[in-house]
Amino acid sequence: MSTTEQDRNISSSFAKGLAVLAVFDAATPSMTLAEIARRTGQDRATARRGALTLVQAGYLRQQGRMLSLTPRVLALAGGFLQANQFGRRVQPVLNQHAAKLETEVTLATLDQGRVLLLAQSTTERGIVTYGFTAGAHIPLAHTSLGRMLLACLPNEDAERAIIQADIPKHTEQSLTRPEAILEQIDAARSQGFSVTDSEFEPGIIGYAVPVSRPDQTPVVVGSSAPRGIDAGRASQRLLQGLQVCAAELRQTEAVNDL
Amino acid sequence: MSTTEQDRNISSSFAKGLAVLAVFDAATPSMTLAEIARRTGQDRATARRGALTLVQAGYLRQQGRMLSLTPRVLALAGGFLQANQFGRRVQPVLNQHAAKLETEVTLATLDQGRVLLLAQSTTERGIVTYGFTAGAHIPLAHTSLGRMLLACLPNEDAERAIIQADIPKHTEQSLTRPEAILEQIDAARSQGFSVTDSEFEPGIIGYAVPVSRPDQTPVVVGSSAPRGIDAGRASQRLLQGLQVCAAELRQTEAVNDL
DNA sequence: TGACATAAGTTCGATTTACGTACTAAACAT
DNA sequence: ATGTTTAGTACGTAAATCGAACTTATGTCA
Repeated sequence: MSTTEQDRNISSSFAKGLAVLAVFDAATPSMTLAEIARRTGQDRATARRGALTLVQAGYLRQQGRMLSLTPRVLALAGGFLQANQFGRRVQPVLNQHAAKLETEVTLATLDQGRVLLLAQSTTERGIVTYGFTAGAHIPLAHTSLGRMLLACLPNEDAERAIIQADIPKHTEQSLTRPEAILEQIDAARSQGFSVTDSEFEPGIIGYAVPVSRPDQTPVVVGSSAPRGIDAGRASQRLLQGLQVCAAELRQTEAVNDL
Repeated sequence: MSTTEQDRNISSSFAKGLAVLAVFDAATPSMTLAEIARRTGQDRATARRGALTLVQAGYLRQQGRMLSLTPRVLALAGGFLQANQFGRRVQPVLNQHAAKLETEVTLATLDQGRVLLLAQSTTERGIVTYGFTAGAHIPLAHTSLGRMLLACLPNEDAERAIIQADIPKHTEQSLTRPEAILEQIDAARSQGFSVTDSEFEPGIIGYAVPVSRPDQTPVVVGSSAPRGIDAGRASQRLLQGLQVCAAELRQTEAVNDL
């Protein structure tokens, strides 16, 4: 008879606790209890129980009044990475193409209205971009990876995602009108690749092509590089290289239906 | 009056749910509900609530009756990796030394009586070993990484860890007597490095040196390579290279007190 | 086909657990 | 010294979890 109709199959305490764990991201690597409570929208006492449970389980660490993630969270990801043979099948492919194309190559999928980086080639040289790693989130609207991912979806889903996303102006070149972005996504869908220029990081051109087959979970590979002199020829070469990389990844069967 | 005195600061439902998430590892990448219940030791109904909550939160995926991890678990690890600047500071160092030494280089720490791989250099060539990735667990007793990690601990802690660990005979060469293994750990402690030969993977020699300073959380770097002809000279070169690598990692301050 | 084994879904009352308010105390900043 | 943010504690109540028992579905072997 109460207003709160509760699904008996779902453990609400558990869901709240997970929200506490998920609130630790790149922007806020360590937080106080009060901050956790605020960001999760939970009562302070509730957030405290969740956080202390995570400390006891070894996923959070308490130093003074600050809480931060422990390496143990990596073990959770390890299950996924090993199940899909990222070490053996995916990473070597990315590295080979990265070396050949002399850029970084990134594998990504959709997650919660953002791009989730799944794997990143690592070259011998330092890292060009922000130093994103697997598990990092980047925006959908202003990256080649994001637009290509949206282009893998039915039109209406892509529209919904863009409308719901907030569109900050990362750089001077960032497109801000949703219609303009959707046009780019349409173009990516028909062309089979997407390119963005300085819309997220100034001076960086990003490329992306699809890996997933239609009706699978969208997965894409991309690369970003500083805008060079001979951008046209470089584009051709990069896009062709990425297409080959995507084809090889499809053959590994490792990234099918993530 | 009941026998179970319960800490009001800990959410037991949450802890049980976390146990469900943690049960997905390399050995069992996808499981049925009944299997989860068995492996967590939880009641079937309890395990079911936990698993369904994880599905709703997007960390598990249900295909038929099998449950498996989704890429979203990577986002949890992403928080840790970005907080400690693995992409910018750690990975480039590992890659550089891997290229120079022509092996793989692995960064690892202790977790739950096993070695937890934190990061792995990736060369352009394929991967030599099993294809372990960050987040993977390998045994303490028979790997150079594990012995070096234990050598970072006080003697009594190392002894306790070895006694509690089960010591399977992975290869013909695997040491089985706890005393013999502890001797090796002592040697590693006084020498400042550890070497194992074919005790985990046949024909592979592993090397490891400490990264963490005394009284910090143990962290080590290591590398493994097939046993070559000129093992002696190669050892010298590898160990020196790893020492330099460890020193550089210390300077980054990224892996201090994980 | 039938019998058996394993897995999944459902129900429900008793009990435990988590909730959140209210209060105290400590740390910090102005 | 004063206001502000944060943490820890306590506890009555409301709500969620527990787990046993049962039913249904799926798959397996003779």
